[in-house]
Amino acid sequence: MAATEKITIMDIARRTGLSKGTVDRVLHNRGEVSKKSYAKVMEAIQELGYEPNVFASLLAKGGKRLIAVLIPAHENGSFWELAASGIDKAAASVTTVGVDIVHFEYDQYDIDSFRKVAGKMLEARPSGVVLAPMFQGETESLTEELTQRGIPYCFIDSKPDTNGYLAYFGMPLYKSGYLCADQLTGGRDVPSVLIIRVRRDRFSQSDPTVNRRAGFLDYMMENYPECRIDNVFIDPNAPEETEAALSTYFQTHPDVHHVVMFNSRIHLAVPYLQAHPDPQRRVVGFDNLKANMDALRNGTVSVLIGQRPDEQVNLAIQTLAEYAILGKLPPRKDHFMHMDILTSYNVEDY
Amino acid sequence: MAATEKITIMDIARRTGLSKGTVDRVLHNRGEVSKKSYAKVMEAIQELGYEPNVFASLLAKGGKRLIAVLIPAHENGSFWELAASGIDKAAASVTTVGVDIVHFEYDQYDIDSFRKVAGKMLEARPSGVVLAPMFQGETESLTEELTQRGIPYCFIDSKPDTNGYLAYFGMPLYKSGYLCADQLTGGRDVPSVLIIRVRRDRFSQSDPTVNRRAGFLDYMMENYPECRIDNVFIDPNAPEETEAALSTYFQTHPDVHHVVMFNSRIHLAVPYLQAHPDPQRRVVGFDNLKANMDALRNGTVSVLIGQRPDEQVNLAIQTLAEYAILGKLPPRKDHFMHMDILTSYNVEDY
DNA sequence: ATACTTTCCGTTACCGTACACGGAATTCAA
DNA sequence: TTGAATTCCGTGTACGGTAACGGAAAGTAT
Repeated sequence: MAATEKITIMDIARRTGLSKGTVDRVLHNRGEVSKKSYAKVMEAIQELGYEPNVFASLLAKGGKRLIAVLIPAHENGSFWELAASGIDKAAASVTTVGVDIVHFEYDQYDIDSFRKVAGKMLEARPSGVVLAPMFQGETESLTEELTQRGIPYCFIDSKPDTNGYLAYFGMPLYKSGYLCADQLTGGRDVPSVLIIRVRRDRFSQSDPTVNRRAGFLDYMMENYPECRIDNVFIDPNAPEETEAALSTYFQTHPDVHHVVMFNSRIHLAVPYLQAHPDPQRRVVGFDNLKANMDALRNGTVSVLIGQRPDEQVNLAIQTLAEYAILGKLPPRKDHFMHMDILTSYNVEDY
Repeated sequence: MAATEKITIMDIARRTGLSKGTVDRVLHNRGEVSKKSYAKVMEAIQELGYEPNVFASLLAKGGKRLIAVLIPAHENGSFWELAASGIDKAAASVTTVGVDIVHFEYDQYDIDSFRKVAGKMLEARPSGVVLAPMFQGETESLTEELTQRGIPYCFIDSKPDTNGYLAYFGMPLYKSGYLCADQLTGGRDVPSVLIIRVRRDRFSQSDPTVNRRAGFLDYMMENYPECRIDNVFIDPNAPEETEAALSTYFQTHPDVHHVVMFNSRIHLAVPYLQAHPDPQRRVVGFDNLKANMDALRNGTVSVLIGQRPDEQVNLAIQTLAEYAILGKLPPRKDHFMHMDILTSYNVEDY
């Protein structure tokens, strides 16, 4: 095995009768080479099957590359905290190969903070950027800027309808609504379902939950068209109000045993649900936040659908690093991650 | 960021008034250094926080490292085929950093073939080995040999009660039986369950299914002690016999709607089950073999519990590579992988 | 033909580490 | 004290590639 002696830049220099300087110039096509020499070198590269020695290259180039991660600030116990945790994991494995990671955070409810932070990020002159698209327009102008500067970028979580990105890692949203419905109903007819929703402000943010809800409703429509579907809106910043809203609802609808929420905030409903147990109840939510997993353990939540946000950023970073260091393109652009079904019996090793 | 100029071997040479040769000697402690010099160098390394440049080191060392993977031969559509597929994935990412992978296969029912192949493997002088322990005694003597030669090794799938391995990647077996029971019953009382088992030959192989069965039975005992549990044995090499066995069983037990199998062969039961549908039936099996996933899609199997064998070997290889190249130890030895719950609604992106 | 550009290309000095080699310093025996 | 054996250490080169520098060859204008 590994019979073929590694052939070097010098080999093709000798083969073509040129010097390694010239060979290097065509390899990085930085001009100053005649067409004839260029062709000869290319041919020799082809025939000898030359592959550059990464180590030598990196050593000679010197310095460190930088990858920037631009995601919403992670308040404690939020979805983005999970994503942020993937940064450290990735950092550990790429720093040893000369890549540093900088983490930029912005307020996901403040478009100005996004602008500012994006600007700072650009100043750092990264060789790659990991992005979670929140504000449509701003994301677009940022990616344009990146393209101009020749900086590759990856999307995580969700992605806009553009095309210039290097790769995308996320969950198939519509399908996740389907899966969610199946887990909630257990494949059996269900008379009624309560959807708990969060009141959004008018920012035109990308909202993953609309696709999920669409998938969910389609599943219900197709399988249990008779099922009544109620909606209750809550305010994430007013726990008492949430409690009141749920209380009011369940007083008038004691017959509803199926509860679902399409964002990562099912934990907001847990205090009420736990205080008012219902043996027939089934609750499904999304994302493996600490609070959600605790609710899974204590039985308040039946199933959680997870998407490994940490893996998403980890993969995005790896992909960017490989591209920045080795120039290696990922096998495909879009990576739809597996949707993990979490129950109290398999949370522990998650 | 990244302010500190990278300090090199020369820096500590200057700092100590010694030469880089001496510094190098203490770094690789290959002797021929006086105690005094040794101490001085160590101190300087400490103070300056010297970290070797991996690229330069690898470049200077030259040559390729080799990682061997030693797992049972993968007949088409078998569990080990899944594992083998992880090899290519890993290979792609490590060859670029100068690591080659050799794949050794043996007949998992023939201990002699294991001996032979293990011998061949050693001859290849790998810098790391990925092992799936099948034959207890043989595994032990192999690992001893590896330890003597200073070759690190990782276990996947299952692991013996030894301690010299670098890392282990596998599923928590006992727990997976628990999870399996919960998915089978759906958390509701069930009057009776059929376990389909494969008759084993007398080889003292490590058998993951015994732990799974134990977990399963404990769950049933704890939750539904009244449940009757039947066993039917089949022969993987005689499909007609399997069909006959199931047919006989279900003729006398038409009331049994819950079927489970603890190894990856649930697909063996699929022909019968599919030919004799039962709307109330629930079937749970293990591992994402192509045939199993197809059964999931067509509704014959309700749930599959997956453990990503490809990821297991991939991670094992990565770990070994990092250790062999960078000398980096994994953060912990035992990696219990998440148990994936697969249904027809989330198979596609698996 | 001369001077002046361009276009090409070879030379050379690194990058940071590994390791062989040979020599200086020290120790030991006689 | 001298020679040999040890112990310790510095020098030099290789590893494969990058990129600045400067000069030769070819082309252009006068």
